[in-house]
Amino acid sequence: MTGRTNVDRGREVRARLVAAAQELIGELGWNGVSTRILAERAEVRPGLVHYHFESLQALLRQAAIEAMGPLLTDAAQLLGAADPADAVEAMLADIDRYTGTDPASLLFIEAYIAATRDPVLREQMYDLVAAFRAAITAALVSKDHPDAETTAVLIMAVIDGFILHKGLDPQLSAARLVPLLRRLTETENGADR
Amino acid sequence: MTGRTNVDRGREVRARLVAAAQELIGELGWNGVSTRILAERAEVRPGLVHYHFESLQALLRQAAIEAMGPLLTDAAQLLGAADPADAVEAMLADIDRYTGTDPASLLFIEAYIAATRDPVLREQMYDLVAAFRAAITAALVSKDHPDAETTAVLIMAVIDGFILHKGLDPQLSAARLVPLLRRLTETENGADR
DNA sequence: GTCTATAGGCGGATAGAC
DNA sequence: GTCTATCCGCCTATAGAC
Repeated sequence: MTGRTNVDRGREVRARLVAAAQELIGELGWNGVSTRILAERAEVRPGLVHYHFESLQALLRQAAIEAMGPLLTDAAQLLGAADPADAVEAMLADIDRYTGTDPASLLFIEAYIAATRDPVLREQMYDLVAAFRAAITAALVSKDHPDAETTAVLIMAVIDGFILHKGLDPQLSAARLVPLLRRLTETENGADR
Repeated sequence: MTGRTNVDRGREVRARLVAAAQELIGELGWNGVSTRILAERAEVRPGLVHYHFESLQALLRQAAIEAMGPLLTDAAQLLGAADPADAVEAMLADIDRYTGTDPASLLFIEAYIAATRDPVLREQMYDLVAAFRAAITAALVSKDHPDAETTAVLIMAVIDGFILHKGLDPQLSAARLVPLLRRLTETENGADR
């Protein structure tokens, strides 16, 4: 009935630009993404970036948050459902499906660095990361882990640091780390102490 | 006796440019460093970048490698001298002296990402990182650690990943991680197994 | 609300002076 | 060997058309 409205076109342009940004941040780096390259990838005219978004920064911010949010939320749900140690193993297996040089992995790293220089992004990312850390911590607490929050901090550092190193050495396997992390996540059930 | 030669001036210009690059990579990001900004910080004329270095990339590469090399070599020596677990603790204490948003910390992260897009830098950094990993591995092997290399990989991921996270949350303390890493680095001397 | 044309500044690299 | 003036392309942002 109602055909393609003016507003619909605007909505699609925004969506295309956000999708293009999510690809390009990883491919070219946060500072390597320009309005022109963005527009070319999204197949829209260059000027549209500044009509639909307050600034290039604002578009990049939104693209990064919208890319990371769902991934972290999904992983947090996995932590609620499965045993924490198994969930960590699943996340590490997931990392091995990436090369460390792919746009998805690099988007995360780029966003961490960009947050360092953009207070607005920093706050938004902080919320995302804090929620994920809380999910890991809660999962460990439910298994009576004696040092849940610190272990959560370590797990997250391992994951992101490993992605960083994998970019340099694609042969690295995250699966190797599973036994070590299991020692830290599993509650001692009948060993020393 | 011999005064200030032409060659000396060239040498100093190169040194100033490298030092400026080491500051600016962390401050502005790898792609945020321009020949003009570099020249201004080094107090030389813009064109000199392209006389003394093959390209802007080449200068950034050299600056990054020359900054990281000595730091990693020093840390590796520490690993040879002290007990591995104590050396790891010392390195974590060192991290807490930085905020995660300082140029020195960010230089490392920026270099990792840049290596992803620059094969020459990737190879040079790979050598640096592989040597450091070998030093950790050797230190653990000398203490009869059963899983030295994988533990080395994990330690390095924790360190770099933690720096990444600290940029987002400067209140994070690396010292908290010491007990957990000690469990992984110390050889089981009389517990389970 | 949607979009385009253009301004005005900054970029890396080089040809050629000293 | 050391350095500078300059080319020309790319950049973000905006004024104004539809």
